[in-house]
Amino acid sequence: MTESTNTGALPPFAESVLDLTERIPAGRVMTYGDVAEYLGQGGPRQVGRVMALYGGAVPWWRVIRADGRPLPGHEHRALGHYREEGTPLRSVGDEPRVDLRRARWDGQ
DNA sequence: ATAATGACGTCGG
DNA sequence: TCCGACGCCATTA
Repeated sequence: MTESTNTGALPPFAESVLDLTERIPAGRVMTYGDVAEYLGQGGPRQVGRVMALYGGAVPWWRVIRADGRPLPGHEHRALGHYREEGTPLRSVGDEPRVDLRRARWDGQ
Protein backbone atom coordinates (compact mmCIF):
# COMPACT_ATOMS: atom_id res chain seq x y z
CA MET A 1 0.00 0.00 0.00
CA THR A 2 1.02 3.55 -0.49
CA GLU A 3 1.23 6.47 1.82
CA SER A 4 -1.99 7.72 0.31
CA THR A 5 -3.87 4.98 2.10
CA ASN A 6 -2.48 5.46 5.58
CA THR A 7 -5.12 7.89 6.68
CA GLY A 8 -5.15 8.78 10.35
CA ALA A 9 -1.59 7.61 11.00
CA LEU A 10 0.71 10.56 11.58
CA PRO A 11 4.50 10.29 11.33
CA PRO A 12 6.18 9.70 14.73
CA PHE A 13 7.89 13.06 14.54
CA ALA A 14 4.64 14.90 13.84
CA GLU A 15 2.94 13.06 16.66
CA SER A 16 5.73 14.05 19.06
CA VAL A 17 5.55 17.69 18.01
CA LEU A 18 1.78 17.85 18.45
CA ASP A 19 1.97 16.07 21.80
CA LEU A 20 4.60 18.44 23.12
CA THR A 21 2.65 21.44 21.86
CA GLU A 22 -0.39 20.32 23.83
CA ARG A 23 1.81 19.97 26.91
CA ILE A 24 2.92 23.59 26.82
CA PRO A 25 1.18 25.29 29.78
CA ALA A 26 -1.04 28.28 29.20
CA GLY A 27 0.91 31.51 29.43
CA ARG A 28 4.06 29.81 28.18
CA VAL A 29 5.56 29.35 24.72
CA MET A 30 8.30 27.44 22.94
CA THR A 31 10.17 28.34 19.79
CA TYR A 32 10.33 26.04 16.77
CA GLY A 33 14.00 25.46 17.49
CA ASP A 34 13.31 24.64 21.13
CA VAL A 35 10.72 22.04 20.16
CA ALA A 36 13.14 20.38 17.74
CA GLU A 37 15.92 20.49 20.29
CA TYR A 38 13.67 19.13 23.04
CA LEU A 39 12.57 16.22 20.86
CA GLY A 40 16.14 15.67 19.78
CA GLN A 41 15.27 15.23 16.12
CA GLY A 42 14.49 17.13 12.98
CA GLY A 43 14.90 20.91 12.98
CA PRO A 44 12.96 24.15 13.27
CA ARG A 45 11.77 23.91 9.68
CA GLN A 46 10.50 20.39 10.18
CA VAL A 47 8.59 21.51 13.28
CA GLY A 48 7.19 24.37 11.24
CA ARG A 49 6.06 21.91 8.57
CA VAL A 50 4.20 19.80 11.13
CA MET A 51 2.50 22.88 12.57
CA ALA A 52 1.53 24.05 9.12
CA LEU A 53 -0.15 20.73 8.40
CA TYR A 54 -1.66 19.70 11.73
CA GLY A 55 -1.28 22.84 13.88
CA GLY A 56 -5.00 23.51 13.65
CA ALA A 57 -5.68 20.71 16.15
CA VAL A 58 -3.32 22.04 18.84
CA PRO A 59 -2.62 25.36 20.66
CA TRP A 60 -0.42 26.55 17.79
CA TRP A 61 -0.08 30.04 19.31
CA ARG A 62 2.19 28.55 22.00
CA VAL A 63 4.79 27.73 19.36
CA ILE A 64 6.39 30.84 17.95
CA ARG A 65 9.56 32.03 16.28
CA ALA A 66 12.74 32.83 18.17
CA ASP A 67 12.16 36.56 17.74
CA GLY A 68 8.91 36.31 19.72
CA ARG A 69 6.81 37.32 16.75
CA PRO A 70 3.61 35.33 16.06
CA LEU A 71 2.48 34.22 12.62
CA PRO A 72 1.98 36.96 10.05
CA GLY A 73 -1.73 37.18 9.36
CA HIS A 74 -2.65 35.38 12.58
CA GLU A 75 -1.24 38.03 14.89
CA HIS A 76 -4.65 39.18 16.01
CA ARG A 77 -5.77 35.58 16.70
CA ALA A 78 -2.59 34.79 18.65
CA LEU A 79 -2.65 38.03 20.65
CA GLY A 80 -6.17 37.22 21.78
CA HIS A 81 -4.97 33.95 23.28
CA TYR A 82 -1.88 35.54 24.85
CA ARG A 83 -4.04 38.18 26.45
CA GLU A 84 -6.40 35.49 27.70
CA GLU A 85 -3.64 33.24 29.06
CA GLY A 86 -1.60 36.05 30.51
CA THR A 87 1.43 35.35 28.36
CA PRO A 88 4.24 37.85 29.07
CA LEU A 89 4.19 40.37 26.25
CA ARG A 90 6.62 43.03 25.32
CA SER A 91 5.44 46.05 23.40
CA VAL A 92 7.83 46.82 20.58
CA GLY A 93 6.78 50.06 19.00
CA ASP A 94 3.20 49.51 17.90
CA GLU A 95 3.39 45.75 17.54
CA PRO A 96 3.22 43.63 20.72
CA ARG A 97 5.46 40.55 20.76
CA VAL A 98 5.90 37.67 23.19
CA ASP A 99 8.61 38.24 25.77
CA LEU A 100 10.57 35.03 25.27
CA ARG A 101 12.86 35.75 28.20
CA ARG A 102 9.90 35.23 30.53
CA ALA A 103 7.46 33.16 28.49
CA ARG A 104 9.87 30.51 27.19
CA TRP A 105 9.05 27.06 28.57
CA ASP A 106 11.87 24.54 28.85
CA GLY A 107 9.68 21.50 29.48
CA GLN A 108 9.53 21.80 33.23
C1' DA B 1 20.39 13.86 -9.06
C1' DT B 2 20.01 19.10 -8.73
C1' DA B 3 17.34 23.27 -7.56
C1' DA B 4 13.87 25.65 -5.12
C1' DT B 5 10.86 26.20 -1.06
C1' DG B 6 9.40 26.74 3.78
C1' DA B 7 4.60 28.53 10.34
C1' DC B 8 13.29 28.82 11.27
C1' DG B 9 17.89 30.37 13.60
C1' DT B 10 22.09 32.93 14.12
C1' DC B 11 25.40 36.45 12.76
C1' DG B 12 27.13 40.81 10.77
C1' DG B 13 26.28 45.55 9.29
C1' DT C 1 15.93 47.76 16.30
C1' DC C 2 15.78 46.67 11.34
C1' DC C 3 17.67 44.16 7.13
C1' DG C 4 20.26 40.95 4.43
C1' DA C 5 23.00 36.73 3.95
C1' DC C 6 24.07 32.05 5.12
C1' DG C 7 23.12 27.55 7.33
C1' DC C 8 20.00 23.70 8.38
C1' DC C 9 16.80 19.78 7.04
C1' DA C 10 12.89 17.43 4.80
C1' DT C 11 9.71 17.85 0.99
C1' DT C 12 8.59 19.09 -3.76
C1' DA C 13 9.42 20.30 -8.60
